[in-house]
Amino acid sequence: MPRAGKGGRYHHGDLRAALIDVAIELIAERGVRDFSVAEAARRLGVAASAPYAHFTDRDQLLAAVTVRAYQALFAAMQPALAAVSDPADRLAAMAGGYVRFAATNRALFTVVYESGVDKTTHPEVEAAEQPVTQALQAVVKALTGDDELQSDSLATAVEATARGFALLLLDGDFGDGAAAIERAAGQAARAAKALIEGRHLLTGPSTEY
Amino acid sequence: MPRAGKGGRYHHGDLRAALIDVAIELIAERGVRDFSVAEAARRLGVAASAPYAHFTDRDQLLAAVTVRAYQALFAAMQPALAAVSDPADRLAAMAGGYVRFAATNRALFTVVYESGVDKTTHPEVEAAEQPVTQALQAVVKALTGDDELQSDSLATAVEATARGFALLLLDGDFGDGAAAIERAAGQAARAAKALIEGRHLLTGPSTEY
DNA sequence: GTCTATACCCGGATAGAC
DNA sequence: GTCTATCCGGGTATAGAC
Repeated sequence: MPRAGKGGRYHHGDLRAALIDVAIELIAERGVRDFSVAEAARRLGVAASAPYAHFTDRDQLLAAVTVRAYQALFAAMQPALAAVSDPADRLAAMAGGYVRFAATNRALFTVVYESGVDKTTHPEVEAAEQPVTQALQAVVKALTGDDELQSDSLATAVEATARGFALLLLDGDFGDGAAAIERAAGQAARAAKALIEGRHLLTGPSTEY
Repeated sequence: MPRAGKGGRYHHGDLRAALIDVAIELIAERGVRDFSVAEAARRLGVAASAPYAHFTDRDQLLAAVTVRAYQALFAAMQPALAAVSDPADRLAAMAGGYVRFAATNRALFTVVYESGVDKTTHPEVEAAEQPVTQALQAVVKALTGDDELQSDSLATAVEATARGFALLLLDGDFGDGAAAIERAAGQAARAAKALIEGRHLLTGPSTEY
């Protein structure tokens, strides 16, 4: 991955890919909101206009990053799924893996929820999301069988909980470092277990307050 | 709340308060990241520089909005707490109330997590957060007694879950309208119940995957 | 307290040369 | 495919008049 030219001016072999990489770097450092195409170009040592030969606008670049984010998230789930056979443990492992992913891929995690890209105008993004959604639903269905109401509510509850834990972790509520990540991931996994165990409570009528 | 002058140019009685109100409007419409002091001034019909007589910079204004957000969140919790006496129901009601708050006060909810204000440089924000945190801890403690490990893990799990449900709702995953809000709030409350019921699972050792 | 005016910086995006 | 040059718009913040 050459960054400096050998004496002269450097032309990238694959500026498109390099832009995605740098975008992820920048987003990790300053967040999606402060990410700019201009700064990405600057960091790569190319003209501010160069990126526009590969992406029509800032949104297209962010969409490309989001696609990669979903791919990476899906990939991050695989080890957990491969290592566990009990359905409840699998779902818990997914929750834990999700939290670890958020911590170790901050930029990719945040871009999913904060890129502001419209999925209808960027169908690639929706397509990339599919495998993740399907994996979750498959694991949940192994637990709840054909009870769609219950499988939906359990999937949603676990998703919500994992996302919440991930955000608390990123906010620093668990402290810093690898130990914090494991604390958060472990708690998320255990919370998932609790939700599974109490899943019959998820569909009942809720006393309204 | 006069907005248009009576023929001549209008001078506000309390531009500071008006700025906070308009900031909330703007954040609700376009999000924190696109909020600008300049636009707030424009909407109030004052000069772009006028706000700087009341807030030294954009961050100070956002901090003031965040303070109001915590106050409003705390206020929103009160009815739920007053109406219910059973500890588990109270905690579930808090989760539901939190989700309803997020939906009906989108700007205030998002500003809490996305304002980017540093609590250490803005102690007013931390002070405003206190009552909310304490209320949650008090309710949890009524359930878990003196087991600090369990009360911490339960409080965190419920907080994470409520926040996750709120975000899914704001993302449109529950649909639109009042029915969507009640679906999400109800599910969050029921998930809280499930976590309470399975709280012994929250502190155990987690099989690592 | 609010105004006008201004200096400054930055990002998005396009046109046309190489 | 990348460059240089350029236009446009917008926001932050300050100075000094009223």
